[in-house]
Amino acid sequence: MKKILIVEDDLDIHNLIKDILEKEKYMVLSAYSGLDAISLIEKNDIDLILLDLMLPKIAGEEIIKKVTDIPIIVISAKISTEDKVNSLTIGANDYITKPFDTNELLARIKVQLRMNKKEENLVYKDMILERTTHNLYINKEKISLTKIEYQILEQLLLNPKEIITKTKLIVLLNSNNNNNLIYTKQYDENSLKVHISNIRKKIRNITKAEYIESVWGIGFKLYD
Amino acid sequence: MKKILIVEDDLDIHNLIKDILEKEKYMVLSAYSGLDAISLIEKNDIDLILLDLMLPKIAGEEIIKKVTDIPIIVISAKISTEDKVNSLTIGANDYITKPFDTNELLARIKVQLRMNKKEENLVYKDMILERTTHNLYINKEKISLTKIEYQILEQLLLNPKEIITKTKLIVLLNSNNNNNLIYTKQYDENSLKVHISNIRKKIRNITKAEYIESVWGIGFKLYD
DNA sequence: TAATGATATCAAAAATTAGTAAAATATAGG
DNA sequence: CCTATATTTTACTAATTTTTGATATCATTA
Repeated sequence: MKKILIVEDDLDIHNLIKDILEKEKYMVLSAYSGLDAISLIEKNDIDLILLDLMLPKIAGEEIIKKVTDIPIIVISAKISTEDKVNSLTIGANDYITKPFDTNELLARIKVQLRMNKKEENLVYKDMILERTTHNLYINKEKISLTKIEYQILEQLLLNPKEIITKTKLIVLLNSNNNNNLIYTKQYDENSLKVHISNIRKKIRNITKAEYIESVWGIGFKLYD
Repeated sequence: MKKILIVEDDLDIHNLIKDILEKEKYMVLSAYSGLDAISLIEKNDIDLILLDLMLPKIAGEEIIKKVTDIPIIVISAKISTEDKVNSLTIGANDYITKPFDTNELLARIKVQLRMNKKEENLVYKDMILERTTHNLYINKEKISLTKIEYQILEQLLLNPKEIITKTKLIVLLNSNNNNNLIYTKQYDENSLKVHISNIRKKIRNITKAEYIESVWGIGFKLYD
């Protein structure tokens, strides 16, 4: 869950933005002055800042200069090119003028957060499948997976409530070895069974909990 | 010197943008169709793409989807929120509508190039990769790298927690030699593993610590 | 509940990939 | 044109994964 800080002293606009973001499941932090903002930034691990320029006490520009490692989108009533260029030059990542379009704001937020669904880790119960490293974690303990084991678990975790058919998983196995042109259901099923068995064994080594359920005659799914 | 690719079929606009960029000392590459663009992107190490959406042969949107590792600023006559949101969602980093203000364009270009953090030295644990000299330092000791060795390490250090796939690295090798037009996975993999081996040997000469981890069947990453 | 077919596990064989050294080729600088 | 350096190819060994086949277990239904 991404944390977004809204820095805006106009209450109406502030709450409007807050509602929009919370509907999109962002965690929202609120600052109504530049000083508030600085203090919140220091105490929290914030992913993105939405910043008004005209603020009491400390001007927005000061915040842009101070904050170098968190992306900042300026949302301002100042529509002049000079203001845009200035903000962007001193460190802002994007600049939106009021009144703004909700969908455009959300799209520009996503750009800054780089919310590529492809890169998000997959979580199911105590399991975390790290997609960038191909590691599986259960209760913080690391399990290293082979390529095929990873692919099988990825399929299961992408649709945690669905049954993944044996056929679908076998297609996955065969997409690795281009040489194996002959599809023999019997042998490939055997191979799949061994992979599933090996994954279960690796998980058994660190926890009693069962994760992969066999669906008789069809395939596999994660336990509810 | 940063390389910017302009993808725009309207000659007047194309040359206008080109003039602006060249005055700012950017190196400009020109594509007048989507197909041109794809081919130029494959053969050159481009830092930023300025993209018109309405193109002959291949639509701009296709290019956005295809190119995932170069920042893209869309410059379009389409002013609707839907178009903006769509482009930003499928992968564009910014969206400017025509007619655009020159200074704002330049400021937004700088934002994208800055975010690409291409100039900072890369640090990981005891390693410092100096991007201006292509030298690697481990505990202040200098290791000089060849061009390819540098590029491989750069990829690894740019995303220290991620697996860099063999395919990605092989594309890198091939982008150097334009003569090697035939992509033979087997031979290129051989070459890649020799480079990795050579990097490891150079590091071994000055420290026992291991830095590059092999991810079986997929690629390489830095040790946690 | 016995028969049948599907699933689970194990260990060894087969296949694939990784790592290294050395030779061959290409490139750059004097 | 020669030399030094960088890169690619070749050839081989080592390490790891995947498949196979034998055997055991489990679920379903007649």
